[in-house]
Amino acid sequence: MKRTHSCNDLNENNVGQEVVVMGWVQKRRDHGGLIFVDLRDRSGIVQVVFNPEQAKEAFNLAEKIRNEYVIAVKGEVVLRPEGMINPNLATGHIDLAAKELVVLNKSKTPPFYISDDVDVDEMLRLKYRYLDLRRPVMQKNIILRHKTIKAIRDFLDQHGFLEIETPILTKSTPEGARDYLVPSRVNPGKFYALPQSPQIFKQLLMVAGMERYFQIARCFRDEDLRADRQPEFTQLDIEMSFIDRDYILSLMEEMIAFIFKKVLDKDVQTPFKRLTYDEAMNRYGSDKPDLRFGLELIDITEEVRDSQFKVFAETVQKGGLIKGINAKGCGSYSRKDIDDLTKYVSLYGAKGLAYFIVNEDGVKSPIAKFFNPEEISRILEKFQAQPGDLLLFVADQPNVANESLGHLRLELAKRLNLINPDELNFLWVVDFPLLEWDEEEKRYFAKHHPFTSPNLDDLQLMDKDPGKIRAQAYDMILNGVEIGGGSIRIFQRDVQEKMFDLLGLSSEEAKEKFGYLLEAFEYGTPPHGGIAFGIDRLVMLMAGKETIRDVIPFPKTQSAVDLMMDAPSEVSLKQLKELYIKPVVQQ
RNA sequence: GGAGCCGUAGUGUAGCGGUUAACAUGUCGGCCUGUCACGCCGAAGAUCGCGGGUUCGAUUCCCGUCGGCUCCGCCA
Repeated sequence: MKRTHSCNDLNENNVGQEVVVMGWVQKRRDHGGLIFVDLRDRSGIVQVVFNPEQAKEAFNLAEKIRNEYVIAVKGEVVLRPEGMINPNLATGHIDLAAKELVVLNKSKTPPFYISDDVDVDEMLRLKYRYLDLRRPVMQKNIILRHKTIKAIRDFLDQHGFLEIETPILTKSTPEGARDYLVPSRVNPGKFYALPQSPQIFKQLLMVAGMERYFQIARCFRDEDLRADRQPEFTQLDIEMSFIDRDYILSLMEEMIAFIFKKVLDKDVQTPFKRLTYDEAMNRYGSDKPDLRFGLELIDITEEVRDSQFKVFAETVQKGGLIKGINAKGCGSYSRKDIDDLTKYVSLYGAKGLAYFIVNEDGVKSPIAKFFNPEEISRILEKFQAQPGDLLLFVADQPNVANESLGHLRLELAKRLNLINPDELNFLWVVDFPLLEWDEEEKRYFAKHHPFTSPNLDDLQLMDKDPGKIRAQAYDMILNGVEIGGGSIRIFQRDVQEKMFDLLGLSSEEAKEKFGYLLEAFEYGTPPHGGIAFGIDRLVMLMAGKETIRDVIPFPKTQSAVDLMMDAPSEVSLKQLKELYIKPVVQQ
């Protein structure tokens, strides 16, 4: 038997035709004298009818089949009798009247139902991932991922980009995430590193005159996992020569709009809003703010600078900020509600959460007595507070005040149901700082990466106040999720050396780790820049999912384990010996 | 490294210091010619994650441990 149609292909137009379909038994309904089988393939479901009067042999066989058996059915497409149409099925107007049945393979009863509406433990889904992936939702996610990548390839091809592969076995470099290391058998004691991103390769491709490059690149980072972080993940990696920041931003907006139109038939408005890093932090307490709702952070540092409330006044004196959020209409929150929120901000380092409950004749608050009427009225005015509102304050060093309130802002939006799940809110965050001071190591780290070009206007700060230098870096944010980030790169040896110097890399180290790059910069390197998108996150958002595991066919658990294969696993002593590796593990 | 939540028939849940450990669904057998969450009758199916403690008695309380999830730290 040869397959002639997919299940979902069949409709009224095929009535009278003899067809062959193949797939899995979704459901068998045995009426004794008549058997219905819902046959499922990738395309969908069609109902097969086995009637002993028309095909005795097929009917007898059909009595033996069970869920998830793989079968082939030859039969005639017939219209369903009057009143027997199933409106929930795309093929609900027709039946396939079976003439012949072949059982291609049997199946054990699966550990869970192959259906969208079963709520199974994810552990079990991951152990039997090949069954989980049979579920239509999962197939939809994988198809969505395919279509997204296809749209990307089409768009970039049309715009003169070359898809180029770069090595997976590469060199460990300082800075950044922990590397996955691969021992070299041929070079005892030496290790490759799996790429955290193809960053340097793509820059060298620019030196090589490729001008426009992209890659759907697997990247590896040995860090702890989250709902949106896997040890290996996929980036859309892009680099271009002879362009400036605004060119890239607008081309990437165009690409995103193209993808959403092609894949989801959704219109994305361009250009995207832009916020500077400072503005994002000050107004939203995040460098990836979700702008689908308001609840902006309000700064009342000046208003309370001289107040009698010691916690505020002292924080101001120590260079901190007093900021807050107006939780509109939450004046009825109980002590317990506020305690919960206090606990919540403490996760992010805030030492407390002060509050005003605003009512008709002023404010109710344990700290109200420390403020005179003018101070209170200035605060209320600043928050545009109305009776029934709840004002929540954090007093702390700027980063703690901003970030804790930034998280509180998200939490309140969830509680108040302020987020429209259908909205697509894109924005660019630009003008990131080039460097970040690390108190523990007492040195600067690159906020983006060491190859990011400083803003040319800030070059004179390199010696005076490096922390103030802005970078030509940018992140694309969708609904509060960072989906992409990039920068204009350094392309001159002296600037790059200066950057390494700021990062505390001696010139010997710089030479040992990045000598090839510095040397390459001396052979006519074009100005260039690029960006990388997190494909998993992008597809997750497009699919409306909350974890990238749902758009990755074979993901790992939070402890970086593949439950299906049981990887990682032990290896033989012989293998280790060949690699010149001696286990130093416990036991 | 840390915090929180979860773990009971195949699956999803309920339960409680002493139960025959319950319900739904699935599975198996029987009946059934228009179902599509088919229906009806019957049966089987549990190391209550694992180890220890408290107790006359622990699935239940306590401690530890393992596994899963969410988060902090970490993620240029």
